[in-house]
Amino acid sequence: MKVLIVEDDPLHRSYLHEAVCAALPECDTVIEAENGTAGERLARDHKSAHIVMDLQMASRNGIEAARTIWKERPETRILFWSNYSDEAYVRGVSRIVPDGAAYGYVLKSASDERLKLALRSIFVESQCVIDREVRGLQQKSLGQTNGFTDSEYEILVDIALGLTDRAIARRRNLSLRSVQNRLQQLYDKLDVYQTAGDDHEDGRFNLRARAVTVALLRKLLNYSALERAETELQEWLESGR
Amino acid sequence: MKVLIVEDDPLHRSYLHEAVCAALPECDTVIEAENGTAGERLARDHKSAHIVMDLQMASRNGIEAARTIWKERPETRILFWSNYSDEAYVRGVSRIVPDGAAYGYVLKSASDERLKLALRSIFVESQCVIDREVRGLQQKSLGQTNGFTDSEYEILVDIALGLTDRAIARRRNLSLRSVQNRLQQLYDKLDVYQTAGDDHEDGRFNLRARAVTVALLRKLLNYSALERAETELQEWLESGR
DNA sequence: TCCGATGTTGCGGGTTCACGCAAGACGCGG
DNA sequence: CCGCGTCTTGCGTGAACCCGCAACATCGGA
Repeated sequence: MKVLIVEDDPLHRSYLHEAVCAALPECDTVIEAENGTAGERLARDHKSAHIVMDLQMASRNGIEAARTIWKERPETRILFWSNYSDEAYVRGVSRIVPDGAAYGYVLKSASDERLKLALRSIFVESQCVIDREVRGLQQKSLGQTNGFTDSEYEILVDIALGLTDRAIARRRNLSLRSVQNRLQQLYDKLDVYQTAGDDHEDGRFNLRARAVTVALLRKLLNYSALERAETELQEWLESGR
Repeated sequence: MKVLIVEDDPLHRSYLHEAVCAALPECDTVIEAENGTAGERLARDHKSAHIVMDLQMASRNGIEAARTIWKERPETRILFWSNYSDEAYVRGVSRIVPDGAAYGYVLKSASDERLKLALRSIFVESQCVIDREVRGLQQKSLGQTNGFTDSEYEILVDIALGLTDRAIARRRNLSLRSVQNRLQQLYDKLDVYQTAGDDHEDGRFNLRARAVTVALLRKLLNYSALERAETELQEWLESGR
């Protein structure tokens, strides 16, 4: 068995290397990449079927890399190993995993034991292993309760990018008013109307901008999600008119 | 000599521990804290004069912790050890360092050698050591050229928080129009007017929201800066009315 | 002292936003 | 087939925003 490790922090990389060797005696080769771009290339060259992938890397982040890798070989098994369990990451990952693919999501704070178990489950048993904490988010967000619909999430991203109502309407093929409707839903769910509702009507927020920060603070959005959205936007601007 | 390490990643913590022992033979005690809160407490209990501090930690980040530590003992020497050189961090740090205090800023990507040198310079020689890359940012941002004034930065934070023009005016004791002036300066510098100026006048941006994302993408802002700003805002809302 | 550079404020108007109201459009179980 | 909920759309209003124009302050030199 061959395992590819994609991780930009050298410390974590060598830790992973050890963990992989310890957990998988049947593994005879370990390859390392220190960013997403190199990861993609090595995965292609070695036809890797087993990958441990960091999210958030400088040059090309784990989600991007995983997407192109899975596009070429949907049967590849990928274990995501991340510092955070931001909803933005979780959503990003579950958006790109191919049907029936085996993958895992383990937090860096997990114990050695947890990590080794996950490695074996995914790479040997082809089972999905999702950290409990992450799993919680998934349920909440994909199930309706208390979570955000895709359409709400979509419009959140759009205003975060700084698009105008009209621009969003064109991009999403909606009428101006529908866009504004969705915005209100969003404002509702994000609970942007606060200032605790008390006293002076003054000191209000700019709902649009406020929504974005609240989303950021709640980790519905994060840097890498913004980054991805931004490049998508640029593509749309150029091609789609 | 006693050294306090504040860092939430166990791997990095033990790496630092080793590095400190290797670089500073005169160091007889190393204490470790795994978040900002614990770091503050230990610094107080041990009257620590030498601290290595991670930025971005889950519970209470390095800047917060450093601020309260320096408030109690301005002569404390702190070496910041961070993954990133975001302008937001650099600005955050240089905003809180007391006059004449010795401090350092080293990136995690630096070599062992660099780190050890920095440790010795700061803790033994009381010299400031700032990573070259970080230094560049500092110059650019504190010197006028191409950088952002404090007032511009301030208003950037305010719109990022989602404050309305009027609210900003009250908070900063300015007239409505002045606020809008500063906003325009900001829009200018952030180059928000683009869409490359070409073709259709349509497809414009919401300048306010766009400014925030552009700032985020350029790392003028980041999560922890937002977080700090948000708590400051809440304080202001409660007390200052 | 006067002058120009920079920063603050008021006024006015064109645009975009936020949102209530109401008319359709679609889907779904009865 | 009808009724009901959810989603979409149009219209209209009041507020907030973007910004050009112009009158003061301020402050550091010449």
